[in-house]
Amino acid sequence: MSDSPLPRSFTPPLSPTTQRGRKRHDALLEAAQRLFLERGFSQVSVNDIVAEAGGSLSTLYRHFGNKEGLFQAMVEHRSHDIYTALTADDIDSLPVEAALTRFGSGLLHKAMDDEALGIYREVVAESPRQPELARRFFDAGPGRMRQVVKEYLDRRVADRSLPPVDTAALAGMYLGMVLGEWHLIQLLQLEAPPSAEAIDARVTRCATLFLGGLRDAPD
Amino acid sequence: MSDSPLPRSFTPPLSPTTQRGRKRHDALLEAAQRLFLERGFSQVSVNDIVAEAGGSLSTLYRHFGNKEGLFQAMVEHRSHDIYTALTADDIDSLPVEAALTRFGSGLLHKAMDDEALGIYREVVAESPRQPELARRFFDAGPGRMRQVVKEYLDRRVADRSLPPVDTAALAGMYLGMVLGEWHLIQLLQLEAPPSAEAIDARVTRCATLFLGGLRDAPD
DNA sequence: AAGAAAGCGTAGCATACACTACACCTAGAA
DNA sequence: TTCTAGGTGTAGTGTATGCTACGCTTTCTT
Repeated sequence: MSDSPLPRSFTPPLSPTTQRGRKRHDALLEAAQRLFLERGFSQVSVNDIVAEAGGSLSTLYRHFGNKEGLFQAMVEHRSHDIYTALTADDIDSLPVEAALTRFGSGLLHKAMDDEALGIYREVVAESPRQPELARRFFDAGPGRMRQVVKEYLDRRVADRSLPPVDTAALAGMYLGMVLGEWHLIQLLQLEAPPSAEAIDARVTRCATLFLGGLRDAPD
Repeated sequence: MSDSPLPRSFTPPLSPTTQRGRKRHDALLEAAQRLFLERGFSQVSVNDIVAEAGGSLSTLYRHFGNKEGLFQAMVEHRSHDIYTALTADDIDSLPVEAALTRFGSGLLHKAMDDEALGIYREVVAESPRQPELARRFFDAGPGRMRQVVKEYLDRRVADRSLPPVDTAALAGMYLGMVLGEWHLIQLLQLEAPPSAEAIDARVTRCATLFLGGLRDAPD
């Protein structure tokens, strides 16, 4: 029942100030990424990571607090890049079908990428234990993608290129259609990834199908 | 460097013969299911499972060989049930739109189900380490669903209800569209599951959209 | 009733692993 | 040059855990 006598000035995840520090920080993140995505969170020990990155265990704990902290930092670090560059400035000047094709192609290429697949697997697996992580991953990745498409559709509705529709729902449906079973097949590593041509062919067909359906049934 | 002197007559996963044996076998499977899906494979110890199921550690190892064996047995056991009852005898007598709606609704209800989500999470997470498991899950579950829809579309093409199309690809696209982002949102537990009405509404819209698109662009 | 096959239960081994302690080294600012 | 915050390296601790050993009990067959 003793009090907590100055709890050691709480040293939480610390961003490094010095040059060498930054270097180690990055090296640790990079090693964590490689190993976590290769073997999975619970199959990698902190010692493995230090062995891979160089540096010392103490530094790892000073920077990231604990193993989960490192994992989270890694996921955030990557999520930022991974789903970026999906927005394009000239997207509004394209015909609708071309715009949809571009969205779909960007998504599908990302979704077939080894690194993105690894993160997806890990986040899905850990999400029940780390809901914060799940939310951040979704918002930075798939959720953002859907939002971008939704807002695109909103503008097309506004300028009468499309009939008034439930853009949020339709954006999700379109992206889901593009992914289809391909995403799961890659997640489970059941087949070799499709070629760029196969991807483009699929996306083109999806865009056509989708727009065809939209014209008929405005809702 | 000694030889292996009769390697103990290899006692691999053993199916129980006696009544009591069967009971324990089932109890172990059920406990494994509950715990694995609740906490994840690596978060559950074999002792936990025995504590939950009753019986003894020895029995578990006699029946399933090791922890992974139990996990695999559990996944197979469940995969069989989970995606069953998707085929219906009268499906060919329905209008195409109604048939698609039924497929979609069945899928979406399953995909929103806690147990199915748990298995999906675990299989995705473990697939890099257990490719056999991944294949079996896919074939028994999502892959079978796609196959059923494909064959349905094949029959509609044959009887000219639909134009000649790439039925395999389209089946995957349709199911993907139905799932859309909803599946991921449930996997990550970001929102409460949708109501039955919401599911039906979404599926109806998907079926309409899909068929509309098909009529326009036969390909 | 007898005997074997299967189940029970505990105790323990071997190991892996997250995390800490601590003493020493280095870089870079004053 | 000196001072110090931050980095290094190693050794260790506590614990969790997969799996085995082994002796006893129950069940089922013949």
